Amino acid sequence: MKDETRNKTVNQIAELAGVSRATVSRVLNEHPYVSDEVRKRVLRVIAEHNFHPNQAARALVTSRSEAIGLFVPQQLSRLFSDSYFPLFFQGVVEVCNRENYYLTLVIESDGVDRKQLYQRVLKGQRLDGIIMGSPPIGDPLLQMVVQSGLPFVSIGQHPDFPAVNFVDVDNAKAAQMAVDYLVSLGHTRIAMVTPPLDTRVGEARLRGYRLALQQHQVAQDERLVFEGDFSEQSGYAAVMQFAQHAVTQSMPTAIVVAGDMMAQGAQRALHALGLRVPEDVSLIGFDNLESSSLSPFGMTRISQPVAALGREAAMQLVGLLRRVAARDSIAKLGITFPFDAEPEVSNAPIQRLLDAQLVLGRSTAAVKP
Amino acid sequence: MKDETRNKTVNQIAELAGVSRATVSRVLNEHPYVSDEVRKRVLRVIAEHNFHPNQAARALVTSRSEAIGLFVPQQLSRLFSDSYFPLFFQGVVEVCNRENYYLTLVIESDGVDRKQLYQRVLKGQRLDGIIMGSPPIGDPLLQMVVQSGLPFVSIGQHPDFPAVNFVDVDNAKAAQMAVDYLVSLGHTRIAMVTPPLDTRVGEARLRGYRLALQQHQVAQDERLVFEGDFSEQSGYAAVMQFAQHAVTQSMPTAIVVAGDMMAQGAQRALHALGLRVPEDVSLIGFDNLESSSLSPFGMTRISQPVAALGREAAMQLVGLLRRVAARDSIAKLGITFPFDAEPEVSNAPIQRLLDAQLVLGRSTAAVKP
DNA sequence: AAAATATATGAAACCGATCTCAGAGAATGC
DNA sequence: GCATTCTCTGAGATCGGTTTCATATATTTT
Repeated sequence: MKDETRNKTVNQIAELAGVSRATVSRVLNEHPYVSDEVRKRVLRVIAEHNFHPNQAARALVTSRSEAIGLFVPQQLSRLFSDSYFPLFFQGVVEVCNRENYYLTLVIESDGVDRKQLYQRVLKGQRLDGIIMGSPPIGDPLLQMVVQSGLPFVSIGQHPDFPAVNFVDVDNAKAAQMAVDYLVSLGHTRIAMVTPPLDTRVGEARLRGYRLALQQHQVAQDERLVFEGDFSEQSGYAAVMQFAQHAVTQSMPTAIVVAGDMMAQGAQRALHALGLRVPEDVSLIGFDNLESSSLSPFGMTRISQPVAALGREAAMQLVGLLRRVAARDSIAKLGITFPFDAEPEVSNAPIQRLLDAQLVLGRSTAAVKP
Repeated sequence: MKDETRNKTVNQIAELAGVSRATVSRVLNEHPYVSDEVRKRVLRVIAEHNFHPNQAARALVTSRSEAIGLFVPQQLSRLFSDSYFPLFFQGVVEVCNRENYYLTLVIESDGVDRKQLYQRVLKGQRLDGIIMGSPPIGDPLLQMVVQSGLPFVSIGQHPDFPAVNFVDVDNAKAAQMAVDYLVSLGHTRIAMVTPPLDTRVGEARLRGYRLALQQHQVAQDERLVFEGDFSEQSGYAAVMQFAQHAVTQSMPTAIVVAGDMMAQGAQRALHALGLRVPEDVSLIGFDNLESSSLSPFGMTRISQPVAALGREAAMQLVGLLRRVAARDSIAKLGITFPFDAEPEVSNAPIQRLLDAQLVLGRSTAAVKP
């Protein structure tokens, strides 16, 4: 009767297989110099006892934890209303599972000293690398992470750190696509409801909107830009404000709403005002659903590849970690290469922009003549 | 010039402070027998060098990792549409941060062997305990976790494991409250759109619905129960099906929709059918927002304390871990207590049900005479 | 056939903490 | 005033792996 609950150690496995613990370790790490016969015997014993090596012991000696940290520095309010994070997590998790990495979630919460929280995590040597969910512009967190020396990939570029590794959705281009399409339908009074403008996503989408208008030589009207906060309410408020301005000026014929909850709020407001979509006002929302799936409200929308973003971030980080590990083990061998044959460890930062997609729905129409 | 990037070890700190590493360890672990003067000196050196002990080394010797695992066994489809998990995570994270636990996220994903995934995590000795997001009924995962011997708290009770620790929202009661309220408004043809019935939440809400009808002696009609899947589409489909049946039978005057996305779908369908809410049909949704906040659609709803659920689960688990740790260290001392003075380690399972709340909105009205 | 190299294994050092044990000095008891 | 207890500290064992080094055997080269 085996004690199934208590974990065996390499020593015990070694004894059971009649080899030394060094050999068991070699088998575990797929070291080449192990005879086939011994390898099989050891693997059998390992399987029989469902042995899994103690991660702490392994981490101690290798100084690698096989874990990556996922930092979510936002004010948490964004977490619930939006499907962004669940989808993003899913993408990251997919890669972690496939590549056998553990995923440690680090989210701020009220009442804890964020600096202390991050210091503990950064310096505990428990994480090999970090994925940073978009920190607000100017957030000192990025500085901390850079200083920690841990490899990391950020979501979104940071103006103050041009050389930082990042992946992002091309938000400017996404907003631009929305405007392009509306212009192609004949719209010229195009309003925009933006995310908070102290976030990169807010800044980028507004920039794309402005750029597109400029390219099409459409006059810009500051009263048609409303800074939202991702909430349904702020979408509602935006439309109401446009309507108020419309007393002196005409109502926009199209609105780009850069957030799914906000788009719902906008729709509700238009409905409340007795305006029909798309007959009176065209509406383009943003969401995180697969571009193949239908929008629940049949809305024309910009579909952001959020799961792909998570996957990409994780894949880039894992690649980076592998390269770092390889470099370290080469360095340890003390190899000096002849000529300049030294394998180039590229220091070029990883910087990838993923394209969003325009998905047509029933909320847009050509402007009335 | 200090090397700020590389971490110091206890040995180095000890040397710098002019003490042994044992003393440094004592300071770190707040062991009582350290003189004030030495403690201060050591703390100063620690602070000066921003020293954080290596977690792997610590874990190795204490066989405690200070990390808990959050298992999310659902088919991932539920993750994006619903605000459930983000809110739940938030609750868990809050407690983890406060209690200095790391949080490791374990989510299944396509293409990985789930059994292998969980075995690796369960036996890697990297987690002190586990919070299990509701596994479907009959999922072998629960069995695996039980066998692993790790302390854990499940979300939701499991019929096959009556002695398992769990916390949950009282889903039956929640559905019952919704029906009670509708009955009090005079409704007798009350339909229900349920979550998938192979989940505990689906089963419980349906049970509550039935129980309430029975208590009020309202005749039940199976055609008024529709099994949804949490999606907006399934809420739409549900109403359409009720409408179809209504050719031979009358339309329900009230619908309880046990999911927020489904409730939106139902609302859209009613709108499409030209039925007004609440004049023609009353609607009660379920959501995860704070009971104090307004529903974005002004809907009468059952507000589930999901963040509180996460907090409660984490707090119970942390409490459990502390008790286990205390028991272990007492056992190691080999203390035998006189009489029956031995501190009782209660083996009663932790089982907590949190109450949902009914939040009144504009989607319910008294039945038309 | 001897030398050189490749393959296969074990003994022992090592990673960086905690914790036991023993001992020294201070405080308390009788 | 001496025994006893309490307070404080350091030496060294220990956790469970990986990795270096030495050694033995098998294979290839010359």
